Amino acid sequence: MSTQNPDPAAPGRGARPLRRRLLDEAARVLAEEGPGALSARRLVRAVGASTMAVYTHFGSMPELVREVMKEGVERFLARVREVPPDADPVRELAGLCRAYQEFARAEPHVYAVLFGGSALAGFELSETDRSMGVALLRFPRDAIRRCAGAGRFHADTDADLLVRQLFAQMHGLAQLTRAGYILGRYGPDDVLAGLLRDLAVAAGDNPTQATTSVRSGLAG
Amino acid sequence: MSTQNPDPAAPGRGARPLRRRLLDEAARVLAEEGPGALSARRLVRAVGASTMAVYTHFGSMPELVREVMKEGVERFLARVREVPPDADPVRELAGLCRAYQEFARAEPHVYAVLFGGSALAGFELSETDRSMGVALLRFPRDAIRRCAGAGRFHADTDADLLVRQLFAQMHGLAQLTRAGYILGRYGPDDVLAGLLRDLAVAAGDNPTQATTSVRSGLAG
DNA sequence: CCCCCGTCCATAACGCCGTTATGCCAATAA
DNA sequence: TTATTGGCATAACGGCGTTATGGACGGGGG
Repeated sequence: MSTQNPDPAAPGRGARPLRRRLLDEAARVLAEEGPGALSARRLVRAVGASTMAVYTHFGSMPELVREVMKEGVERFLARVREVPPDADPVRELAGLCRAYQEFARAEPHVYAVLFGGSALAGFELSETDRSMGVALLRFPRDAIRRCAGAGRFHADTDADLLVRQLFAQMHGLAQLTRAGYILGRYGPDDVLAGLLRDLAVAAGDNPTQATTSVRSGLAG
Repeated sequence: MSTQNPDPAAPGRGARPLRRRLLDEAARVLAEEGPGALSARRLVRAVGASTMAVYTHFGSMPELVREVMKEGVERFLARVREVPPDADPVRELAGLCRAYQEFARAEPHVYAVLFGGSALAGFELSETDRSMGVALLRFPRDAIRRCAGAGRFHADTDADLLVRQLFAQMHGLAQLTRAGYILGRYGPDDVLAGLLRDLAVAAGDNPTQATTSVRSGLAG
């Protein structure tokens, strides 16, 4: 049934296939003008096609959005994977959180759809979409385990619980920052440093050491 | 085509004015079917009016949504105000957080518009809208100050920073819970208890005492 | 008294949206 | 060659927010 054309090489020269041009334009509009500007008619106008192009290649707008989100998750994963291993696991944990916040700030609309429950052109997260998001938690969870293994955190630290707490912290900070709620004397980076320091301290890390590791991991 | 009798159910004398009926219907639809179901045409159909009713009374759909949100904030504030003062300030802080999470679960769509950046019929938060949200932080901030005053938290605790950290935690947990991301071994209440316990411990509270106060404050 | 004006709102339209039935056309398979 | 199939344009449907127009009605001033 799936007629994935195995030969898109037919159009010579740089002619990207229509499907690709629609995806790229969708990502561009989403990034530059936000979810409100994303519509099937606008996309097809931009690539010089008719609305049928969307339905031939994707079936519906929500399915097109799903493809855009899939590529967004890959960029998120790539960012997280690029955080280098570190002899100081608390520092590495802070580096992961820094990558998280950076992605949320670089691609706020993609982030909002993935984790913020933002409805985009009728698209809603599926179970497998969510499981891909949860896969991201593997990295900080392992870092937390290494913190415990290195004696920085209590030996009986529950990494599965702690990583969920961390997830809530990172998501909350990202969303409130974008919504304009982190104002006044302390900015997002101050709150981020405070959250990480307190998480480490509550888990058993020495306060001075925690402060140092977090600060250096966030500066990384 | 439209009937001359706009509302067969309306008592002739003392009928709620059209403006009120539109607001109530909007709140009902938002609560029961979510933002996707909220439209001017649907509202006016439900109350037996024409689309002009929306524009006479509110000016635009976003303005109507703003009124709905204003009433939502009042319900949120009422909930938070009802948390009783407590001789144990850590317990009181947990009670405030419990009220926060309960509102977010009871009115998820209102909550999402207020704090989650969810765009609803073109409505976007204004600066004064945000400042009303920030006013909510007064309650936990004062509780934190009392924690420090009572010797539970370090005397030099920075309540302004800590309340922002708490805000991020509460918001993140509320949103991830609703998005279905808090799964597996630990549920939202476990994460909430962990977050509050760790916040207290990192602020200087005795771990055993913190666990007790938080648990009892959340059971409320 | 009447008229005049302002408020409220119904009608109908505009241009946007997602989606789909239809059918043409080109390339491929037989 | 002919038959089949996949890609896509055309044009339509119903729903959306919004607005120009004008009718109904009520209160205040002549």
